[in-house]
Amino acid sequence: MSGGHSHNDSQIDSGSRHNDSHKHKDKYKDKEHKHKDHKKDKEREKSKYSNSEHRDSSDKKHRDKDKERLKLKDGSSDKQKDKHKEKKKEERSFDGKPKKEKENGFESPFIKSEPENDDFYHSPKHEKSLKRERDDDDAEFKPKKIKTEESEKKAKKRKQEDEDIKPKKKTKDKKGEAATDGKKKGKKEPEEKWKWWEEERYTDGVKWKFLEHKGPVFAPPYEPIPSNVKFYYDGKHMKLSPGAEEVATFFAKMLDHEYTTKDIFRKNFFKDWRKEMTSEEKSKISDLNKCDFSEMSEYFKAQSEARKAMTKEEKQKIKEENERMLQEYGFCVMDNHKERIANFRIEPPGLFRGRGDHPKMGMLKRRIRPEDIIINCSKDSKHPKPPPGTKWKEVRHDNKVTWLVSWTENIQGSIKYIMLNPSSRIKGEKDWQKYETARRLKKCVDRIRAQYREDWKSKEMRIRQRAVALYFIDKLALRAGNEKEEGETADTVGCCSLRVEHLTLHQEMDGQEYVVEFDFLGKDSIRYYNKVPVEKRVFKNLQLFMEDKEPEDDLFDRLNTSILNKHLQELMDGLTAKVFRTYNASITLQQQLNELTTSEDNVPAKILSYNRANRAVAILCNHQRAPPKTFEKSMLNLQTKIDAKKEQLADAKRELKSAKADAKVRRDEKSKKAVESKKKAVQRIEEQLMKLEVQATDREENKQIALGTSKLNYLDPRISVAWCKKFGVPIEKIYNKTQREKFAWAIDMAEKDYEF
DNA sequence: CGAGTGACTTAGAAATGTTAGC
DNA sequence: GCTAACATTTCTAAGTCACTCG
Repeated sequence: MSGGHSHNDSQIDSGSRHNDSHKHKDKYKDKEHKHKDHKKDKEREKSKYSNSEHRDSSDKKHRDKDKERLKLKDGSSDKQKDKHKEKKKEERSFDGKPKKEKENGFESPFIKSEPENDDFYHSPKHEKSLKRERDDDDAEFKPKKIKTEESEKKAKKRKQEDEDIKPKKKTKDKKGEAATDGKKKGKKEPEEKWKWWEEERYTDGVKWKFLEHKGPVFAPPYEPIPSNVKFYYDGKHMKLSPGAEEVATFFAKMLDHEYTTKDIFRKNFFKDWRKEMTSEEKSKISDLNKCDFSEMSEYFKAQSEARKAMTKEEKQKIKEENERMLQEYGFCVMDNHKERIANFRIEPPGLFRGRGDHPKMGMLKRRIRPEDIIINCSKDSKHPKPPPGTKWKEVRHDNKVTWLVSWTENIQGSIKYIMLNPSSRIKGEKDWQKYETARRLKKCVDRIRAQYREDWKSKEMRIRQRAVALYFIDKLALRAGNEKEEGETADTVGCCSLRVEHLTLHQEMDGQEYVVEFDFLGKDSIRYYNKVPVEKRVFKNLQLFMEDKEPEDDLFDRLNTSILNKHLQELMDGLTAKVFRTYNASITLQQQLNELTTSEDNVPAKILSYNRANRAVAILCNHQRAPPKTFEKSMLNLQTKIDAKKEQLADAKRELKSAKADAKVRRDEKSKKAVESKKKAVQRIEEQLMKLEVQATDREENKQIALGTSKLNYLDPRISVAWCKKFGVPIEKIYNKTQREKFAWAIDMAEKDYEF
């Protein structure tokens, strides 16, 4: 990031943030009805405010949309094409490989056009076809094949691998590696690991040429509860039909959860439950409050206790069974490589748990059957078999998508997928590409910032709004903020969907001018609360945007994510709102690491620095967590340990002193040695104490902040890898096993001088 | 355009596994 | 060995964004 645009410190000062979403939600509760007609509001606003002039123009209320539309047309767009081309060549990855940012846009299915590839998997002779092109310039739909000695070798290597398709050293790893973690072991990758990042990529929207898998694992069938576990209605025992009973158990299992006390949850549950009842049950059971699930609840608690109390052997058996399932269903073959599947189990039926004030919480999530399932695989693969006596909904062979299995979920009607693990080629490439796009933004961010600052002065309202929104997205790392269907989901917003009620303007606050106070619920109903000093021009614009609006009106009434992203696309190929989050997160990490790391520090201190840098990012991105339930207690425990250690240190020092005195008097070898060993002891204890104190600081600072999300999704792993190499910190201290698998590409390729 | 949808990434909570300290 | 604390994994909801269709 260059001058003039640094993230304000208050961002990094957690003091101004709260994770107090409860209160907050209440605050908005009564307003819910108000913005029901959101879309209409927007329309109304538009015609009301469609002026592109300043607020003092007297006739602003009557400027109309059509005028604006005209402007829109003659105004900006379509240099797009040239820019597009211009930029395409611009970026090559640091390893010298040509790079592509866009994968889609080519229609014809690849497989058909290259019949020689059809038997690709079965006859690994066709090594050529393995190569994938990384450069998409002018990509005719047939990718070029660059043949080099290097890739020839690789192809051979691949061939070997195929012969013995084994998951990459799975089980042994678990114990072996986990146990030695943090000790020696180090970055040594097992020999057979496939380095997909050294190969060419598909460039024409084709995601794979061969895909074979075993299909999903279905949820286990419902097991009726024993007949001595009773359900009571209005105090009287009632034997439920299996269907009704199953749904009842879903509720019983959640009885201890706050959800079941919420009105909407209960209402939705009861409505859906009744649908599963026999007509007889339906006529009897008319009030949820008269239902007594407590025996069921107790039964399940007992069950889980029993599970905990199982013997080692029993547990081992279960573990083995899980492992067997994993081996059978947890992997697929994609283009000659065995790859791990992320979620091969179908989501079991249950009660929908939305986040925040979700209008659909408590609804029944129905059981998924084979008839609901679409299978995606290669034509020439061994198709997965549906369970006996059932059929798949469909089997298709679409190699333009990455999923293996899909079904439509009944709560929102959206599609769910089974896809590959983050360590897979297909996910890894995409991830890598994401960071490359962010790095390209780094190169032109100054230009873009200059532009939006200029646009704050535009005479067109829509441009000003766009520019202010972009400023927020850049400075505060806000999400884009798509509009959502009213009443279908919790009321949450992002940048473009902010409403007037989410901002408070303060001409002056705490000695700072032009402060904007944000208070809204974002993704997952996590509260975003922040007070930000902004530039005068932004402030004035906000006043203008808010003028004559109701609290529930849209702040940016002439803007949405589609308009914004179209604009961004013109500024840089592949640029969208979320790229700013990635860019700002990664650049912040890099800066913070530079600032905070001291080469003389020991490893724990360096790790603290790393965590602090990571934390700065998490704060920027507003990644919060509920403070762990045991937080206070564990903090107290730690303090006790520290005190004890201090005590111990004092003792050791006393002993050292007396040993010294002793040595002075006796002047013999033995007492000298004693002094030495006491000295060592003191040192050791001091080190231990420091370690504990560092730990305490780290934990305290982390109370409500979740580091995982940014580490996994926003921080270019090569920054962390380079940092580890540069400062001699073992990579295992930063990334656990799963993370190392996901970031294998970065660990392999980043050197200590890597710069984001 | 604008609504709807499909595919994919990002997200925090809950479940489960591991470890350290008694 | 037991258990509480902590770390990791799993789960699936909730976003983003491109595309299609009328």
